[in-house]
Amino acid sequence: MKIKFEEMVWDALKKIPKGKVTTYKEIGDYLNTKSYRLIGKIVGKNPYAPKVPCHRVVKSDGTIGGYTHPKGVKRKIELLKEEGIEVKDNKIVDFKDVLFKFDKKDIKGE
DNA sequence: AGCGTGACGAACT
DNA sequence: TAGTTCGCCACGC
Repeated sequence: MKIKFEEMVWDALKKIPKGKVTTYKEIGDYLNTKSYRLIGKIVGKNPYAPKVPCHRVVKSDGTIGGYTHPKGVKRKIELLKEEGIEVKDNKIVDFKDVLFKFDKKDIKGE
């Protein structure tokens, strides 16, 4: 059974613990792919919206990045602040401190 | 079956 | 620091 790329992305997002964030790059590395934009697109589709914390995914610079809904970015920041992550000017203050990295060993669907 | 487009980024110059 | 270029998977036509 081969798992679709999207399934792995959503699965990876669900692995992110509360109060932590990850980057598209980390996910791309986790899935061994370079298609960072694909991840954004897939996360944007987000059929598992409440199950997949897409707001915990940020750019490698620590910036919130874009969002399917322009005003959705604002909500993203609010949600992150609720998680205990401080965000300023669309950027995570203690970004590296709250950055969560995946373990390759965690991959089981391959 | 083949071609073309989409997307919440990243890396390079 | 800013601007430009690349790339990947999935899906529509």
